[in-house]
Amino acid sequence: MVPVVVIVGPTATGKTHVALEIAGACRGEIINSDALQVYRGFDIGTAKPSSLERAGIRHHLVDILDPQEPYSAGQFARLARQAIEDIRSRDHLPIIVGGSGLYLRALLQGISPLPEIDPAVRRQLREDLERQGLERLYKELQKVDHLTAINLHSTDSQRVLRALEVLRSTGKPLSSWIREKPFGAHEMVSCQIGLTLPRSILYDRIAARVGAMKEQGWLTEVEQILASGVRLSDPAFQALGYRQLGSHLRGEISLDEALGETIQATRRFAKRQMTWFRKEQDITWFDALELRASVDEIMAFLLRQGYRSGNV
RNA sequence: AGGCCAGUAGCUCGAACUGGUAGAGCAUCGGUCUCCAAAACCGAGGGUUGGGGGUUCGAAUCCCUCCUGGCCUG
Repeated sequence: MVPVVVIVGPTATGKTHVALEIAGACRGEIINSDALQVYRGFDIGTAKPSSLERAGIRHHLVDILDPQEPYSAGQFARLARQAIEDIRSRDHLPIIVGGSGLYLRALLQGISPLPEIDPAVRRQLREDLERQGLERLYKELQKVDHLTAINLHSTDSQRVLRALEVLRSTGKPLSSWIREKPFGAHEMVSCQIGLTLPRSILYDRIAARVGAMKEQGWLTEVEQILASGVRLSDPAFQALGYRQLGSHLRGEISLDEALGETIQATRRFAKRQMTWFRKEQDITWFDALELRASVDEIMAFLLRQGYRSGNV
């Protein structure tokens, strides 16, 4: 049994800070379970821990991809398992930190062992979507993978495309892949810590943080990214705010508009995260209003769970 | 001071001509989630139509009056 600590919660609650504290106190190493902090160059807007903060503590799955490279829950799960073993071999404590519920579920509960999708298939499907429309693709799905289709909304472009790409790429419908035993879901025991804030305070904090990102030179960062040839359609540009700032740099919207939209999008994101984590059973929640006090509480809690410094 | 225009959901706006009992987007809230998830979706609540009075079977709509904002004239 491999014990790991997991820190979850909506964005802007202080997960990074808490993780660093715990890592410092318990000889921990941090595994990032966030979908966008993996991209090099996307630093300020993804709230990546600074190099100073990362100095004494080993970080995994940060800055591992170029902005053009795709990333996925399955890939995360594989890489995170490797990282956990690596950390264990040094007798350190793995601390998984991030706000993506699906990624964590893939790691902790496993996910069906689907092969990688051929990028050409994915490209073709996008074309089909543009040329034929979603309705047509959904009808196709009803024919070839009825089981998946009935569980999907015909308007859910992302999942309709996913189901079709799996079938076209593997020759087997998604629904039968899902019947396969998930990999992972294994010899891991996790202590899951959730950070939470009252909604209105969380929203204030999001606005303040976006403001702070601007002060830290976010706009320059985006400028450099674009100058280096990264395109707005590349995967890393899914990170909140980058498209908005890019749009401002092209003169389409004002800076205030770009930041306002970013704050709004971040709120929506935080709300979705809360919806996801709320129903997860194994999370122990801590109020993140006073982070210092929260850290003390969390530390005491971990001790009671049998986690101690240098002995996990 | 006089004239004109406007006031409808938290915000931006619809509801024609010819009165028929107020809708949409965004926001907010709730939810879904097997690999692009910082994504992609689904649903819900919310209005004494600026106040008051009148006409009418019936008023956001017509009339009177008051309030507020804007523009024009002096």
